[in-house]
Amino acid sequence: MTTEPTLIDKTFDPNELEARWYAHWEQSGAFRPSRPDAQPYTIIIPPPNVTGSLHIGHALDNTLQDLLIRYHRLKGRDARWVVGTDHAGIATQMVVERRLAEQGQPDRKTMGRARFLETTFDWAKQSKNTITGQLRRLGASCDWANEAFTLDPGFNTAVTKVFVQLYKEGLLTRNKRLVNWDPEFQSAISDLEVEYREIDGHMWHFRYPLEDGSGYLAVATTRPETILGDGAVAVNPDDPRYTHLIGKRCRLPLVDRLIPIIADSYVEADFGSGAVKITAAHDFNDFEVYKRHPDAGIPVINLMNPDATMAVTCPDAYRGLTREEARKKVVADFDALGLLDKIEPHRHQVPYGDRSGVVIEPYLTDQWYVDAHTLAQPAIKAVRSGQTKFVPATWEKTYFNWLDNIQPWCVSRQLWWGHQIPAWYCATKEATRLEVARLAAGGASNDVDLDFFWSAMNQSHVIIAADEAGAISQAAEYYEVTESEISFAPDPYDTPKPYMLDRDPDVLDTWFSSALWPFATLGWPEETPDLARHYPGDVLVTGFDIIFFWVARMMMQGLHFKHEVPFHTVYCHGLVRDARGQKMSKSKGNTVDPLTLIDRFGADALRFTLCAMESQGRDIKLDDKRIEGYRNFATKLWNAARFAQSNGIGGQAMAPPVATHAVNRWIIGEVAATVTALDAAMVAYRFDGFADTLYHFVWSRFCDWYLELTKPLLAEGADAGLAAETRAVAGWALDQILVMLHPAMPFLTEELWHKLGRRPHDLIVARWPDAAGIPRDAAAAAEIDWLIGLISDVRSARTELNVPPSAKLGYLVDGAAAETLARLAANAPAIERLARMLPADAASDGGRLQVVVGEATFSLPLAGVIDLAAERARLEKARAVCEKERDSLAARLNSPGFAEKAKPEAVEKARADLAARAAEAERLGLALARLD
RNA sequence: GGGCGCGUAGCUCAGCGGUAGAGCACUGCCUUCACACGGCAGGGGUCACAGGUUCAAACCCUGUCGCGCCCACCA
Repeated sequence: MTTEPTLIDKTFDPNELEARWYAHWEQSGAFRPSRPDAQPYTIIIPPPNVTGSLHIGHALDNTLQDLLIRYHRLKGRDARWVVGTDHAGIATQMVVERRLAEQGQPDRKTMGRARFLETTFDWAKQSKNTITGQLRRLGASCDWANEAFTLDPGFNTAVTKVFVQLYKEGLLTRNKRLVNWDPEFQSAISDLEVEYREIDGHMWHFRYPLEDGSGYLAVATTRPETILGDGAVAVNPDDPRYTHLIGKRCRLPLVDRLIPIIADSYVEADFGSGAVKITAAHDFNDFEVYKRHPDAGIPVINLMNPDATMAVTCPDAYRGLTREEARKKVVADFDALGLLDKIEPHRHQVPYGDRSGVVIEPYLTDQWYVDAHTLAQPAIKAVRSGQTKFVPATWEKTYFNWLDNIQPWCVSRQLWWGHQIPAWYCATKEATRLEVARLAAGGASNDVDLDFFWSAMNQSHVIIAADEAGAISQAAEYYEVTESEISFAPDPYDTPKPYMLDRDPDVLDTWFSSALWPFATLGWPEETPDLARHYPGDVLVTGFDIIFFWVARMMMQGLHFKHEVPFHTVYCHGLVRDARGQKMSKSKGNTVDPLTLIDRFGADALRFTLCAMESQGRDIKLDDKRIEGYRNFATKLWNAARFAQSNGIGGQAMAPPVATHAVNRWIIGEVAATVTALDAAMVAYRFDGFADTLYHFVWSRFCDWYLELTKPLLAEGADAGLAAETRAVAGWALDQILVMLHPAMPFLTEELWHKLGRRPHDLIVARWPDAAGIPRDAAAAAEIDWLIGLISDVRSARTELNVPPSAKLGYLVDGAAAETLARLAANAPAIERLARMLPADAASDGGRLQVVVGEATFSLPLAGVIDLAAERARLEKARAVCEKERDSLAARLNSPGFAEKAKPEAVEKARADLAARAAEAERLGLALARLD
């Protein structure tokens, strides 16, 4: 937009200009990669869940990504921020089901799968709009032209291909084993979705009668309801109390079943009663014990229905009860039989579903498992070898610890919202042959072995294919019939039938598809130019809480399918907490909507705050006061630009102007130092350092000193040449500020960029300054440092002696070197303005203020009465400070070993400092003497 | 039971081997021609504690105490 510069408004209204610039950038294609000759810079967004809206944690995550993207775009890289959203299986299905219930609509099962998916897609679309709107408000410069969604058809192609290939490679299998079952969702969930809560519960001790009637065996448990499924009692083989019972049997009360007493070292003799009931179908440990004792004849009895009510496998009296009711009844029934030994309070951990919040039930089911152990090995190696680095590096330990102990990954979910598993089941050939024979025999059943038939039916044949056509062709091949004889079952929940394919009704874990995000978003499995150019990406920015869920799995899948790591750096930021340090959560009601903060303070202020508070390895306690402070910072810059504009400053060339005056040469060098510091901060991912450097340069250096020091140079009647030079330098420096600040505060800076000059291009695509190309003048720096010191010291002295701020004082200087006299002359107007003092001819009576700066002593005679006592106190205090430093330096220099062992430059510096301090102390002493 | 992190000014946090820093808050002064969402000046810290290494420690090592988080099958 090459608009004519217009006057900068007196008030700064962030919201108006934010909307305007965002729309412009997006429409102008600034977010698209557009530099085919440049090195690409790629970030893939952690796709937000389409469960509603973004919270402040997303604002942090995306601010940091936008900072990196905008910075590298300015550095000339071909920046691409791949954006999109995640369908978030369980979470989204839960939200939609809840909404249906709230609105009194038919539930999911009544609606049927197709209509439910339609409804959920609608919700996802709505949520996506909310989310992408929020990202735009934040200023995220994403490549919207290629927005992805993990449930897109293209994504489904990738997911299916991965599934089929892993299956063919033997890395994905269907197994019957215990899973973490969520009775609320009636689905398996992964280990990572289980959270353990400390519960004040009970330990019940029950008596199991021994088979031979010789007594009882006391068994302790926290879960009495599972007694109904006990298959054995285990004791420690070395426990003298029980060794004589090993191999015998006891009678399980309530069920009246004889179960073996077995020995297993897993049992700890000194815990509970030393005897553990073994319920293989409802406890992970017990299942392991069961597997270790294949010859003990331990039954595996699944006690519950999918909703965790007691199933038909339980005695009549318990069927249909909830787990909780069954527990009470078991305890009561044992008590009635006189077999309840004791109840003791017991604090222990209970598994809960992190989404549903209900108690998880270990449950025996058939599920699909990925051989995570095999996939993990290259992922471990890639980080060990440094191909991918974590920042901060401490997270690598977390990553290794998890991958080193990784368990098979259960990827199937009994949900509807997600990628349906590309598996079809049909009756085995054996079963089919029998069925055909049975039909041929007129349907009579006595000709065939029905038991074998049913077991063969239950072990149905599995077909894995990319699509239905593939499934049909495989089935035809399997049965050795023509494809036309194969059909699909009308109801996927039916028992498998011959020649009839049942598609697995389950869907895949959301993270199964999220793991493919770095390449499936770029067109994979097609080898597209996008994929070639943007995989691997540069950096992944995410919260440490999803290292297991997501980062590790992207590493595994990326390495397996693309043979390359998906990104070279993983930047892990902390959690955003509230001002009191509490974790934000909807249930606590302390969540913050980023849009509210943007409305109040502006997106730039919010972004800058998050940037400034992001120090590595620490959570962020977000306080409104902090955002307010950075809003003020934005206003400060706005006003500085307004001042510049009113002085004819702005719109200069990108190369630093030639300058003669020290203050101009100084600020040019200060810009160079700032660029260097910012580059270093970015390389090190020190976002706090980046923000801090900008804040202090803009406010403390540029506004407080440079603009103030140059005011006399721009004043009416000043040297025209110097004024022109100063306008050029000020305009250039301000431009550099806009560029450097742009990644953190894109809206404000783009607005000022155009207000301050007629520009050939937008700021978003400007060039980041090259520190090496900017001259740094040490002499000018020394001079201005001296000048700032002088003005500061004089101001302090004046304030402490209560000299009215407006009073202009004359001064005499004593002991000044020629260089100092030259500096005084060269900077006289600035000194007069800022220190409010000017050279005087002779001291007047009535006392004087004395200020020691370096080798020179300034005397400011006061026309009126000076408080001699106050002045003495001030000088004495200054001298004391000076002497203390002097003595400490002397002590260091005199301490044994310092001169020999310390670095030579440290010794030299200490010597120089000592000399300066000693001289200053002496001068202060002289000044004190003069007071008398 | 393992692992990680944190304890620095009233608050939130930088600093991680050479004389204690920032922002906010606080105090005083200033309606000075960009800005009171401002300017100037200032007060405030035995850097959790105890040992050790070092010429030198907030910073490195060991231990203690206090917080927080993650992982783990004690029924």
